[in-house]
Amino acid sequence: MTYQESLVALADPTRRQIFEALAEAPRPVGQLAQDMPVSRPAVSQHLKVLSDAGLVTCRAEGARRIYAVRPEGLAQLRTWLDRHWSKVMARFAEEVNGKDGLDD
Amino acid sequence: MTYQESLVALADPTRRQIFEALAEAPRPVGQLAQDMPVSRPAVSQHLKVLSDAGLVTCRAEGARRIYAVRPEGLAQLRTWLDRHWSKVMARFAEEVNGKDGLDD
DNA sequence: GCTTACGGTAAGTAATGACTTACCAAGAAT
DNA sequence: ATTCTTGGTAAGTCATTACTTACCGTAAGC
Repeated sequence: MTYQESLVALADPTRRQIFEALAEAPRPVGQLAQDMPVSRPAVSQHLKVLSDAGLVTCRAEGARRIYAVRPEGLAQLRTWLDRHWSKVMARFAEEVNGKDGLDD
Repeated sequence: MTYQESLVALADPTRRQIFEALAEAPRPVGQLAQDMPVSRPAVSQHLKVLSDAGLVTCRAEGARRIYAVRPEGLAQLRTWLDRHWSKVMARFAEEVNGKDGLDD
């Protein structure tokens, strides 16, 4: 549920592939596994990581578990990125302007 | 130099700490290592990963190597995130609006 | 010149993590 | 009721990786 977990979760290529598939459309585990180069249990394990990070949710539909992306998860990561983005851009502007030449 | 590398680079807590320190202000390696719970060589290795990912650059200043964040690196990650953000939000809107009830 | 500060690289180690197969529980179908 | 589907969990394995110490090159200071 933190941006740290989101970064770890999305750093793995397989997990990113799963996440991107879910961003297209919600899917059950089995269908995800079919399109993936790894076994179904592996997909389940990845889904747990994504779920713990708050990036996906799961709704039961009979025996099927339909996974879907969770906007708030991405939002948190976005917030973190934007905070640093601002910081970096401010610093960059200083650099360009010459840091002591305050006005243009 | 890709968003994938950026994600891997920023997924590690120590590396994130280094990156965030550099986002505050450019620093030489030794100074970074002082504020860090790991050895100087470890910091060097992390800086290599961050550098390969395009997230930081290095300018030599005598014997010192001053590292600084590289805006373009973050920009790439931001672009990727925003692409998916849009996708996720579009999907979320569909969900809320009821997907077949097209207008409100 | 020699010595000290700075930092990258090498080699080895210990922990993490991504994957597999085997197994088990719960719902659907006949 | 039993059989088949769906998917989570357990246990074990192999690869990756984050870390350490030791070492080497280069610049600065005396």
